[in-house]
Amino acid sequence: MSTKRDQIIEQANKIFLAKGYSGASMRDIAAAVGMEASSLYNHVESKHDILQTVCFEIAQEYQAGLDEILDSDLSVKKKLKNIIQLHIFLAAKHKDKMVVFDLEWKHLENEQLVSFKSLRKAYEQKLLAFITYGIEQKKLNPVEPKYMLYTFLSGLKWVNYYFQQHKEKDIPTVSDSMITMYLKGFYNN
Amino acid sequence: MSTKRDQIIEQANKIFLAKGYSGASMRDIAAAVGMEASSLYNHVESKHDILQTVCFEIAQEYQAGLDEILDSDLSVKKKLKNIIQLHIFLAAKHKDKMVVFDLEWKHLENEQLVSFKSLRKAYEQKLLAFITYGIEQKKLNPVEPKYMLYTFLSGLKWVNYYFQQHKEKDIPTVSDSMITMYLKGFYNN
DNA sequence: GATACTAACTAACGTTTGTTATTATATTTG
DNA sequence: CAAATATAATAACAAACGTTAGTTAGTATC
Repeated sequence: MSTKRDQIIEQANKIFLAKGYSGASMRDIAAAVGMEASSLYNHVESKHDILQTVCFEIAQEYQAGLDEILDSDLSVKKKLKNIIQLHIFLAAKHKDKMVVFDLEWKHLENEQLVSFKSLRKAYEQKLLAFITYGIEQKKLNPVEPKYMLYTFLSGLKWVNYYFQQHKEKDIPTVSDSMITMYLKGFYNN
Repeated sequence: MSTKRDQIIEQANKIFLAKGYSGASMRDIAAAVGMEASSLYNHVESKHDILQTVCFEIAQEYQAGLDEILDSDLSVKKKLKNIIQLHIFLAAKHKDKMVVFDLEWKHLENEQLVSFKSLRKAYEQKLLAFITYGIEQKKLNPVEPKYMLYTFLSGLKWVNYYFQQHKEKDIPTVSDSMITMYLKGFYNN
């Protein structure tokens, strides 16, 4: 059973998604939930409160997922596969929330913005260390590690949008394709 | 020499970038240019006018660039390389504009929104046909063409952000790395 | 030197914004 | 059943929004 607060956050995300954080009004959100704007404040502290709840919930799940993979003693190849699958799994699980997490975090303010950025930075740093190690061990191709990090994360982002419209049954197909592309590239050498 | 209109559009883009389209006010833009909000209307029809100018300018350059490559009689491999370089070149050329183009187009309205979406769709369709052909010819690895399309385009997007902070001299290094990653993958098989 | 044009200003418009205070109505608890 | 709590609605707030109107100063044209 989902609380009213959950429903509000869910509807808010759909509207943030369509109109952007600033373009979405509390009245829009209230209408989607079926109440007046002022009544939202019985369940939610502020508009920022909604955004912040989503951003940090997702960030935390990413962190936990990555840590579990990197702390294991699997091979570089298997870790890479698991990280790809983590991103796809979270995209399918959170749908709309992922896009808000991805695009609207910049509307966080003050300590929350600082805190969010540093979580993000930490995530990238861990992944960068993994990539750098992989290259040193000659398991990964020798390109500038930062570029590989960015291309990797960037290339995975479309799944956040994909699972808004597609069912979870696509997860294995998407996973397999992504793993093939990342491991072997696009070109048939 | 850049006209006042160009200056307004340039500053507006920086603010769209930082605050999003809805979060950016005409007063913000005016302040960045050094005038009052109402004076902007001597050079610009509306806030939407600014957004639309950017979105369609960039869309047109993408289209022209892609057509030239696909209409040539180069090999699949060489075409792929050229498309990668096209995206990197445009990212370095347009900096802030690219991000607005990427994220804020959804705030276009009516016919402009419809028109923009169909340009975007056409671009993806051309690229999809190219990929499908490449797979048929066994030049590209056999994965679902749509997934390859999305991963390809998505993976290139980070360069839009990268060249906001980095100089154009990085273009060759970034290009080489991207080509290696797309052609050979990340893993050192 | 009068005329027209450009581009800036101040002031204001009607709306919409996030949010609060107050009040009414359910729902839960003692 | 009564008291207390949670949740809704109405009304209103000051601030900010995109945009228009009216005006003024500077520049170019004849």
